[in-house]
Amino acid sequence: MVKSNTARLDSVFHALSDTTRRSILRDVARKEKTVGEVARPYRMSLAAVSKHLNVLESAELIARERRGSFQIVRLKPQTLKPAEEWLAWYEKFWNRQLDALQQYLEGETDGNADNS
Amino acid sequence: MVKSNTARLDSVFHALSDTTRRSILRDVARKEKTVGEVARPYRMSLAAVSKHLNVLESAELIARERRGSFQIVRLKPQTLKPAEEWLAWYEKFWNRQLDALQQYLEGETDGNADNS
DNA sequence: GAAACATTCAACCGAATGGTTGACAGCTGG
DNA sequence: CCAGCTGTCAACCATTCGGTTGAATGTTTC
Repeated sequence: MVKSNTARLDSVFHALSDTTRRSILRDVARKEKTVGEVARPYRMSLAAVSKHLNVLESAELIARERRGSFQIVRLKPQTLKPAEEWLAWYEKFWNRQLDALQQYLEGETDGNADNS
Repeated sequence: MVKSNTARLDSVFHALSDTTRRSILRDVARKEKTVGEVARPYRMSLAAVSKHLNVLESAELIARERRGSFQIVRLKPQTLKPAEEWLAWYEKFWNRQLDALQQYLEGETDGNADNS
């Protein structure tokens, strides 16, 4: 299933909006783990973690792969790139805002440096 | 209401997980707008847009401010910074992925070498 | 092939989400 | 004051979400 960029951002940001899922990503970034290993730290059922993995997988943030009787979970970090690019676009705004604050604090109400 | 970093990331990523809301952020980044102006491009009721603004506001991504009988919507870009930092941490992983190792893991279809 | 283990599926639950409509509230101008 | 505009609130609806439990599906081992 090919997703549009928009749909992909929807699913990636949604996947990231849950603490448990962000934590799982951190865990598997460090090292590939089986589903059981991923689940162990969390105070919820294995089935619940499996659902979180479904969300992460359908956002293409992880991949599951059979290895013997286990299944290993692997990070697919490149999926995060578009999200990071989306956010990076706003960097100029928060920088600009810091500039504005700075100017305000310094009492610069008249001269505007960056025109012309 | 003071939010923990974790809760803030939850609410920011959740706010960003909807196309309409991301689009609204783009709109108000360019220029402050009234609620009505924000709503006009969208094929949904004003009340629906107002709800989206509630989500963005409680994530502290925008602020509403009364100006006469209108209400202007202003971007609060600095709220995005922690989210961008969270994502930036993964940059090393997607860079690393350009390495042969990951190519190998993605591309291999035959024998698995390490189970002697 | 049956036991034992790893993981998923299915059904269910309560709460939240994204939308609607209609009533209400705040401000401006005659 | 009230007419008209701007925006929100409240109630409602269908769908999704995050969790549970118990049954089912691999997979390995004996």
